[in-house]
Amino acid sequence: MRSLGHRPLTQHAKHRDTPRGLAFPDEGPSLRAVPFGPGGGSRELVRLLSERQQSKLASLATRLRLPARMTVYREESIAEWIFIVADGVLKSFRDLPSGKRRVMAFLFSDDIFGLAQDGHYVNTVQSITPVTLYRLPIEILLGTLRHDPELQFQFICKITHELRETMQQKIIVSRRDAMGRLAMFLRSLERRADRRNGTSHIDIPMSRSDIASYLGLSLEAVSRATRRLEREGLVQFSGLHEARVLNRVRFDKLATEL
Amino acid sequence: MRSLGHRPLTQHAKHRDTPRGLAFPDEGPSLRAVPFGPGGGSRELVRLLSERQQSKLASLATRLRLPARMTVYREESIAEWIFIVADGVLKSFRDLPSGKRRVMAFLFSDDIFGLAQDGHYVNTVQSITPVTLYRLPIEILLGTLRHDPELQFQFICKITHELRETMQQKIIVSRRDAMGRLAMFLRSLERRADRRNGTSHIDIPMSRSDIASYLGLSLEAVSRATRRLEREGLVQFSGLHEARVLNRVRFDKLATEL
DNA sequence: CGTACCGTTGAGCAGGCTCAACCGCTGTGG
DNA sequence: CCACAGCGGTTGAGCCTGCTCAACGGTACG
Repeated sequence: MRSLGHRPLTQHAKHRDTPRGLAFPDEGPSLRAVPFGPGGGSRELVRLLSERQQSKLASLATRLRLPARMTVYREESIAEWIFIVADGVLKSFRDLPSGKRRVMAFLFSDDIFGLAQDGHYVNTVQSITPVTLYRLPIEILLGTLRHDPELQFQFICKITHELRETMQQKIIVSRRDAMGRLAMFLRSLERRADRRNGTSHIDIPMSRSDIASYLGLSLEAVSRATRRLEREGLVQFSGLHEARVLNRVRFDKLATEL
Repeated sequence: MRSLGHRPLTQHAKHRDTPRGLAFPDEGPSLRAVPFGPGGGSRELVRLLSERQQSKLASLATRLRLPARMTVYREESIAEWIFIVADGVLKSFRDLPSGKRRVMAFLFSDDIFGLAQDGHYVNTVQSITPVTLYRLPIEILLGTLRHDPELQFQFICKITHELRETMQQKIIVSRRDAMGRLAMFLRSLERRADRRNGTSHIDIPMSRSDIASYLGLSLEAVSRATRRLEREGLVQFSGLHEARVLNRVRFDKLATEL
């Protein structure tokens, strides 16, 4: 089933509809990553695309808006498009035979998704908040990349960045204690949003059970871990979707790869 | 410390020194991956590089031979080269503050490694068996890619493939039971070597403790899991470095993502 | 033949899972 | 307007499995 119809869905009221920190929301697709080369040890996310490259991609792309809880595509279906997130948050997951769900990644602004294997998507992708996406026809995009090595190079940077992130997640998941995993997860959310979010507020767009299946924990374990983080004074949670680090030292110590 | 000196080390006698299944060992660096596009649903590893591309890379590369247990480079050190494995097996790992070691990946023929972040390597890489590597100066390689989009595209395929593999490993690690993790790991080793290895023999070049830190288990848990796989008649182990699946149905059932 | 390294095996402990009940909010229908 | 059902999250009790610590065995090497 193609899932990109415009079935009007109740907007998920919890999440603000305002654009999140895109300085130039209408200038076309954007990618962000930590590049290969030396950048003064900053290890910060950098905008990869020049204006020319953005508008080149924009000329191939369709800009889409989707409400929360929409399926963008399903695992195993034929891959026809590659997507770039302009705004909002999505999850990429796989349902295992046992019925358990493994969230492979959360996708934010300037992330790319839809890279196929053997002509098929490998994961299912759903929006968590309302999102804005750029949708690019895969054949045309690949053709463009083959004729624009500089642009292609930025894609290599981005994909390599995702590879590193996924490895980092593997480290998170390999921890035993739920509290430590959650702390590392929160820190990764924090890093993502650091630029705009001057305060130490962490925005948590996804549900507890999404976090659980991302961290390879049970929903209950996530719940207990959040309570413990709060009880021990490391983190303060305001509602389900916001957190603030109270004791940075102890928090970092916990989140530092055990 | 640069670690590529030719310090003569005792060759690890356990591992045969013969080349492993490289049909054209002298034709230059080679990459293998499952490509994006439809390939008849085979999902098989494909040689990515044309002869021209291989010889182009060969002209940049230095061919190196290293004995087992050699460090190719260390975490955090300045990244000057990218490597392609011609033959042999290596591990890429990170040592955590607690002293625990996390093996991020095992590297086989036609794999690439050394992709830097911010000018520095992110993992340490050591040879497990004697290896043959192609070493390419990173600046020159990147420059070449920027002028050869077709070649660059093959690198995108390869890196994307690694990304998918790493996600798959994340699923493995997120399992709770040691036996299941081990079974999935053995199956991934099996898939790697399938082409040449007509029989169902699985070659296990790495040590138990390497497997443990790859799977996020204790060494003891791996040991017990191998014993149980054997006791229950799923897999037969001949020595430490070889296995054979006896009961394919039950083995696959166990290894199928629970 | 002793030493060292790696793997095996055992005992006890800790932490996460499962099952189950409960809470609070939301959206629905009478 | 209120009662109810549904969903997501919290909390509790008991079980299971992998971890830790520790001792032992087998093989390679000096």
